[in-house]
Amino acid sequence: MEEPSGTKKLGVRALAKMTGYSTGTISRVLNNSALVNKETRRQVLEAIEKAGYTRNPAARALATQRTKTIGAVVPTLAHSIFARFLNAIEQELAGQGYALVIATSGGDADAEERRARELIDLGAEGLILSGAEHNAALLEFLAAGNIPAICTSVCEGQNGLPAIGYDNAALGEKALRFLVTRGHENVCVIHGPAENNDRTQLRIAGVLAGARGAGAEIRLYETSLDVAGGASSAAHIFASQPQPASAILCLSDVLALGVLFEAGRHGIAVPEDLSLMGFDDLDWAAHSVPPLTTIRLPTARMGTNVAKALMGRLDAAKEIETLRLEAEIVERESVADLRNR
Amino acid sequence: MEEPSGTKKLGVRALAKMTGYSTGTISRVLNNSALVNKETRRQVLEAIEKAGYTRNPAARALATQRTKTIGAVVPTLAHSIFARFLNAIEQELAGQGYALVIATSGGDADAEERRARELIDLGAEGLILSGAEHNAALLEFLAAGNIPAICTSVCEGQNGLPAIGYDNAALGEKALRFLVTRGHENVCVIHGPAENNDRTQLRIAGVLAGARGAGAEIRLYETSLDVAGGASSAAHIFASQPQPASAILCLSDVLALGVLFEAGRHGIAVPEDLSLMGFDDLDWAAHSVPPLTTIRLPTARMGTNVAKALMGRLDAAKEIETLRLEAEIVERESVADLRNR
DNA sequence: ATGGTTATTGGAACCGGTTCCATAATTTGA
DNA sequence: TCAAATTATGGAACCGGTTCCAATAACCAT
Repeated sequence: MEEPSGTKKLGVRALAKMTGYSTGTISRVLNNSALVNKETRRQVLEAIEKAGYTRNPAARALATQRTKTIGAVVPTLAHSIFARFLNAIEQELAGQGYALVIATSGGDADAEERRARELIDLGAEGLILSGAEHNAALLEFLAAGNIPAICTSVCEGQNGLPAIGYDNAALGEKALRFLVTRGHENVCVIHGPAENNDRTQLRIAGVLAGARGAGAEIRLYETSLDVAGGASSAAHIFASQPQPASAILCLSDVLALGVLFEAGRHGIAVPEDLSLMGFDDLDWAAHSVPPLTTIRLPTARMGTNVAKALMGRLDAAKEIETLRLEAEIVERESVADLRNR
Repeated sequence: MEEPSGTKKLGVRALAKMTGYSTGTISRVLNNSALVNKETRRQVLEAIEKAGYTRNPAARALATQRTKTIGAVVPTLAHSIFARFLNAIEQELAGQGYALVIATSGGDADAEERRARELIDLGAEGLILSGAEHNAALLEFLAAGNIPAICTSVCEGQNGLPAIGYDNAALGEKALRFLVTRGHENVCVIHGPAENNDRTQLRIAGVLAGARGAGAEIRLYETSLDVAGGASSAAHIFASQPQPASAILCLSDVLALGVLFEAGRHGIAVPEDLSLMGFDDLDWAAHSVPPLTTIRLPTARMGTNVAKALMGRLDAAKEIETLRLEAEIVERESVADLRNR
C-alpha cells in the first residue's frame, strides 16, 4: 500500500545488483573505507542518491555489535538543572555520532532500575545515572552485563561504580562556613525532599558538619523542590517570632527564588534584613534583586566529562575514572557581612 | 579478557541447547507468547535467569523491523519549556515501551536536518520537530523515507506535515487584546530572537495584528531569550523619557522575570507603575511578586498528544492528525486595570 | 477405532549490513 | 623480465532473534 510499484525495500544487495558491484563494495562506500576506487565510490554514491537508499540501523548494529547509543536516567526533566546537564551531554555525544536516550525515574530507585533495564533492552550501550544510591538489582544487572555506567552529581560511586560530579557534603559545609565567616551564626536551611535523594542528604550532612565545626546553629526545613516550596518555607520562617536566623541557606536555587519572592511579599529586605544563599547558580541568579550569592555547580562540565568518559570506554575500552569537579561560591549581593556592623 | 572462561556470548541458540528446547520456543517465551507450555516456560525462564541472558536489541530490531524508538529534535534543552515538553513525551512513551532519543539543533534549520538524519540513522522510527519551518532537504528526506514526523508548538504543519500545538499568532493577538481591555493602549513587547524561530515570528505577527485591530500602539524589543535579555530590554525601556508605555508584554516568561527584577532595581512597582504580562506560565509565575499574569501554554498536554499520535501511527498505522490545543490567559496580579482609575 | 481437532515444539529461512578471505589487476623493485 | 607488493573487488559467512510452516502428540466426538 505504501509502495504501489512492487518495489521491495532496497538494501545493499539491490544496490549491488544495480551498480554491478558487490555488497562488500557497497558497504565499504557506506563506511568511507579507504580501499575503494574513486570512480567506483562515485558511481555507488550516485546510485544510493538516486535510489534514495538509507541503511538499516538495526542490521548495522547487529553486524557491528555497536548501537552508538547511550542512555541516561534522571529523576526528572522538569528541573532545569538536569536539562542543562543533559544538554551538555547531548552536545558532546552528538559530535561523535552518538545518540542520547533519556528516561526519568521520578527519583524512585525501583523505577530507576526498571527504566535502566528498558534502555539497555532498547539498545543503550552505556548508562548515566543520577546520584550514588541505586538498588541492588540494578547494580547486579550492570555488573552481570558488564555495562558501563556512571554515577553523576556525586563524587563517589557505589559498589565500585565510577562517579563524575562534585562533593555535595563538602559543598554543603563550604556554604555554611561561608555564611559563618560573614557573621551568620544562626541560619535556616531549606531543602527539597531528602528521601530517595542522596545528593540532598549529603548536602544536609555537610551543612550539619559545618555547623558543628563552626559553632553555628541551624534549623532544617524540608519542602517540595520548587518555587512554591521555597516560598511556603519562607512564610513559615517569617511567621516565627522572634526571627530565628539572620540568614537562609537554600540547597537549590529554585527554593531561593521562592524565598526571595516571599521576602518581597513581606517587605523583608535582602540582604539588609535577611541574607540568602542558594545552590546551583541558575540562569536568573546573576540578575535577581539582589543578585544571588550561590554555589555554581559545574553542570555543563560534568555533562561533557561524563560523555567523554563513556565514549572512551566504549570506543577505546578505557576505564572510566571517578572524577571530582570543583564548585565555587559565586559571591554576589544577597549575603550581608554582619561583621561590618 | 572480559570473559576469562571461554564463555561466548550466549544467545537463543545456546539457551536452546541448554534447555533442550528449540530457538523458536525460547523466542516464544521471551515474547510471552501464549502458545508455550507452562512447565516449558518455567524451565526456560529459569535457564535465562541462571545464565544471565539478555537479548540482543539489534537482532530483535532487525527481525521485527521495529526499534520502538522515537526521536525529538528541539532547539535546546536549556529552556525549561522544552524540558517540560520532553518530560511529558517521555512519560507517555515509556508507558508503551518506547524510548525517546533527543537531539538539539540550536534553532538552526540545517543543523536540525543533520540531527534528524542522524536520529533516523541511529534507529528512530518517528520524529518530533519544533516549529513549522524546516529546510527543504529535511522535508524531502521525511517524505522519501515515509518517516512519521510531527511539527510541535505550532498548529499548522509545513508541506503536509501534521502539527500538534497551539496557535501562536492567535495567542499573541489574544494577549495584546487582553492588555487593551485593561486600558493599556501603549505597550512594549519584548521577544527573543525572531530569526530562525517561526513561533516567535508568529507571536509577533499576532501581536501586531491585535494592535492594529484594537487601535493600540506597540514597540518591539528583540533580545536574547534569557533573564539577562529581559532585564536589559527593561533597562533600555526604563531609560526612555517619557515612559513609552503603560505595560510590557513579554513573549516568554523568562524575559518577564528579567523585567520584574529590573523593575525592582529601578524602584518601579508592578503593576502600579507598570503592568507586565508573560507567556508560558513557568513554575515561578504563580509565586512572583506580584504573581504574573501570563498565557499558560499546554506544554504537557502537547507532549502527551504528540507521543500518542506517533505511537498510533507506528503501532496501528493511524494517520497523525493536526491538533490545535487551546491556551488560556492566567490572570494574576501583574496587570493593572487602567479603566478603574 | 477413525477422522479431525487442539496444544506444543522443532527448525530453517530470514532480516540487511559488515567483514574476512580469496582472487584479480596493476604497480613497484631489482 | 619476474617476483613481490599494493590496490580493488567479489562473495560467503555471520551477527542473534523472530516467525512461519511442518510435525508430533494428546485429545475428542462420533
